[in-house]
Amino acid sequence: MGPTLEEVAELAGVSRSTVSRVINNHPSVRPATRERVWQAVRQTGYRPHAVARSLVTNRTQIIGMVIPEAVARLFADPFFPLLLRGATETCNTHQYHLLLSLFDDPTAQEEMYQRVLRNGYLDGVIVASTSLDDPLIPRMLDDQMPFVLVGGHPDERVHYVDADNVGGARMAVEHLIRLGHQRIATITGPLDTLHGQRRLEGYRQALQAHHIQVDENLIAEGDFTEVSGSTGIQQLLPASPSAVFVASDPMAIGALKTLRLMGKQVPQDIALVSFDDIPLASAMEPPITTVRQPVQRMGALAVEMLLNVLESSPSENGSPVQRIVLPTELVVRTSCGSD
Amino acid sequence: MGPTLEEVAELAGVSRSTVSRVINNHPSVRPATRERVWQAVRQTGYRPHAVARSLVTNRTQIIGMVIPEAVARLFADPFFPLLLRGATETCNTHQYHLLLSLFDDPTAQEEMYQRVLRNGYLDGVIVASTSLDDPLIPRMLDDQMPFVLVGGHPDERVHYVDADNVGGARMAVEHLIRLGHQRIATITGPLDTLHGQRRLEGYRQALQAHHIQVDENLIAEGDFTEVSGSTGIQQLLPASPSAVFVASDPMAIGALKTLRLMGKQVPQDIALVSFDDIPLASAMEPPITTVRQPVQRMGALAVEMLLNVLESSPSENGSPVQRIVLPTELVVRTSCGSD
DNA sequence: CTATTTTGTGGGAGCGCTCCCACAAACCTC
DNA sequence: GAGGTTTGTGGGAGCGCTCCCACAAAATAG
Repeated sequence: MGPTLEEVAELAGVSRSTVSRVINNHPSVRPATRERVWQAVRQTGYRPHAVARSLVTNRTQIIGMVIPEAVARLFADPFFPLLLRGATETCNTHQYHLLLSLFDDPTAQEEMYQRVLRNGYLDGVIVASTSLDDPLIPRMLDDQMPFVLVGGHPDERVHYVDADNVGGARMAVEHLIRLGHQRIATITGPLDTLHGQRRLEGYRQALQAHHIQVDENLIAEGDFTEVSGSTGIQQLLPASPSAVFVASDPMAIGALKTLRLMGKQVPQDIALVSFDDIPLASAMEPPITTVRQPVQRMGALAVEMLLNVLESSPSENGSPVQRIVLPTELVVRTSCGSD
Repeated sequence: MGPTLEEVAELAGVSRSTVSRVINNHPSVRPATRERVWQAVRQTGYRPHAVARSLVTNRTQIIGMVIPEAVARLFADPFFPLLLRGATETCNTHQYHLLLSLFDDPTAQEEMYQRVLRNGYLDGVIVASTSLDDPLIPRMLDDQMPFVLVGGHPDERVHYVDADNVGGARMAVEHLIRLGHQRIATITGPLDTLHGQRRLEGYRQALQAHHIQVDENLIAEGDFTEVSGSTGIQQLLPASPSAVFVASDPMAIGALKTLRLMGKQVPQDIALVSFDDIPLASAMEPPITTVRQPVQRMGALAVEMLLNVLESSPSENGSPVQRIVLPTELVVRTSCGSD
């Protein structure tokens, strides 16, 4: 164990309190004393004991990052590392720490909740939740645990940062329309996730905005996996679409492979636009046109937002609900048969 | 704030101490009392306050995961998420928590060290360090901070878990030899990293074991990036190798693309074997034969090992140095022109 | 030059817990 | 049934810090 405040105080010939004041930049310390204390601090190599400090301040400077199964599984997808990267960067600049909780086993969720979230170690939490009815969220609201969601939520009390899934999907489909397509199919994400729903919504909006009838035969529900992209495209082909908007890159890859097997040319026989921009998307043959979301920025903003919430939280009633929806970007490659 | 020990004690009609004993499974509590206490605990929804507990036990149940720049940058490479996944799983089963420290800025390393590692929040640390002379390591040894390295280190005091880089590389090259190649080139990793060195060592060993002269003209130093794979292969081509062992998948991808541009066929004109098995490797045209390391298991074992070290650490002199080198696996695809 | 404010510093209390020692009650043993 | 041991329980101390209040010294005012 390192030296304590008291030892530093003795060396500097002052009291515990004064050293504490110096460490915490309290103004009311004479400059000479201040300097003497800093010297003693340097000499002893003193570091404040975070745990002891936390016990009295009730703040740990640690925020949790909770990533439930569904998200964590997408390992080919750098969503999770990018989110983490954005979050840690912001944490670093604000002298906060990030405690990571991945959990695979949804049955262990309650135990997890008790152990991780209610153990007093966390000042607040970032939740990367995809499922609409994640039981974690009402739980945290009830417990008054400050948290920010990455991904959008209907409950009006939750702070969140999200990508503009509707806008991104609409942009993708409008691109296809602009290229002259009229029979545009879609393979959706799971419709019990918000972004699954939203991307479908964007698809619908784009068609409606261009007075194209939405044909339910041109809609296949997937689950974001490669396999479901493959089955999805097979399901859609009889309706003979000239283009397809696929709601995630892994599904697009599945679809692409299946189309190749069936002897269909992309984009000649069927154009394809997707969503996510994972590295594989650009490496496929043909490279996939896709919608990119600013994942890293989302992580950074989520932390920023949480720190705001924590800031204003003591003043009862919490802060006003914060929500940010970030724009997405269409990355045009070859699979859409663009100009 | 939740209820305290004292409040639970009052409700159960016992003392603080007895409740503490029940919570911590001390044997010397009468079953009847024990039951009464548990009931009070349930009734109040009591949760022990981790911070307060830590202050006296000097244990936080938190371990740090330190990932310096070099590793974190490899985002196309799922090394980092897989490692994290393995580590968190083991943490979960042992009721430990994982605090993540990514740092990009090597200049901030010392500040980081002070802030994260010496703040008293961590019981121990997992370091995913690649660089041979990472200043972190002597620092931690000096400070007696318990840590386990992911990646191998020459200092005889460090515990580590590593993949068998030498064996993996040898296996890859021997596969090429078995296919009849004699002029086998290599693009190495940066030779100031241990695994860069080791993979080169494996290459050398394979050749020597088969009495093939090592030709320094067939060795190009890369830095694990795609670009360096591209320049590496250009540098090697004049020496007309019939096969090349590339020390990482990203470099292999760079080499592959360059070869394609130059009109060379893989594996007909030149066979290629690589190292890492990132998802892109299997998606390339042709799919890349590569050496896979058990990254997730490495993460899990590193935690396991650290917990062992923590266990035995109080008993002075620390535990005996623990080291595990895990075997790698050759994933044969098309780029080597295999059977 | 005394009365009042300001400024700087010290020390006590207490955050919620664990650990140790004290001690009462129950259990032996002969 | 007196002595000794065991078993279960209570309370004090203290982990290292922050925060508050008290108070001495310095600065200001009248």
